[in-house]
Amino acid sequence: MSRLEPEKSIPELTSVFTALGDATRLELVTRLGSGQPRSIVQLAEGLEITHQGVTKHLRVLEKAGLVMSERSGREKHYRCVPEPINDARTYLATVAEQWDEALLRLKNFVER
Amino acid sequence: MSRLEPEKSIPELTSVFTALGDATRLELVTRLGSGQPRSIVQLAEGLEITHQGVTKHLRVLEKAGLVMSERSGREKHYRCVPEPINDARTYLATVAEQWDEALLRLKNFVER
DNA sequence: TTTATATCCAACTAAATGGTTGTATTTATC
DNA sequence: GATAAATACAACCATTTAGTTGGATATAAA
Repeated sequence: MSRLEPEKSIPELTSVFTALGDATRLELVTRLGSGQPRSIVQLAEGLEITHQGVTKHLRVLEKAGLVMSERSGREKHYRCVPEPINDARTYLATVAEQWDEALLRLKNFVER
Repeated sequence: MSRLEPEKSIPELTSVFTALGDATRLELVTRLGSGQPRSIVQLAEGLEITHQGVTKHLRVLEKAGLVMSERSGREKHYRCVPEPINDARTYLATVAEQWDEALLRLKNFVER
């Protein structure tokens, strides 16, 4: 597990977490993990919202840095970008560590 | 890194990510990692919003399962609960793995 | 017992969010 | 060239969200 990465800024982190805080977007995220870059129609397949709705969700993901898009003819292909996910993982690892320590201190304190 | 944990439900995950998708709540999360349980006023110290505002944020964190609260006299003490954080970490680890594989497949495909 | 402190409840506001529809533009296909 | 497909843009709507204020309630301190 890589550490020593430069602390990501809070706004960047919150936008990543916000992007992940929606069921449709989580679905898109997993779809993008299972293959080649996909077009909007492909990504929208089976979802119960309009293509425009999916487009909006993809823009949220893109603004958070989680995906990239590239035009190819009349379609736009989205692909995953792993860095922000790893930044989020790093952050959560830090928090988890802090919390474990805090709970340990608390336990020791109670047992004093 | 632990796996084999029961897949967390999507709604639970999204509520955790949504809870983390706000700068004030991230601040509260780190404050709760550095010590004993803290009251609302203590947690609100230095933040530029009202106590009520902080209370609302704490409720979001509590609904997501990230914190617990306990009354003690006239104050209410909040403490961290690490499980949801670890569920989120597990999920992100899975996504990161999928994405790495997807990008590897893509690289091999391009170099065919 | 009065006063101060900590929290809660309810109502309200402004802005953001998730979603839709309609129309336009570009690119394929027949 | 005509038609179909994929996306883009803009406006709109309903709901949620982040925040406030004001007043009530309970507990602690003077």
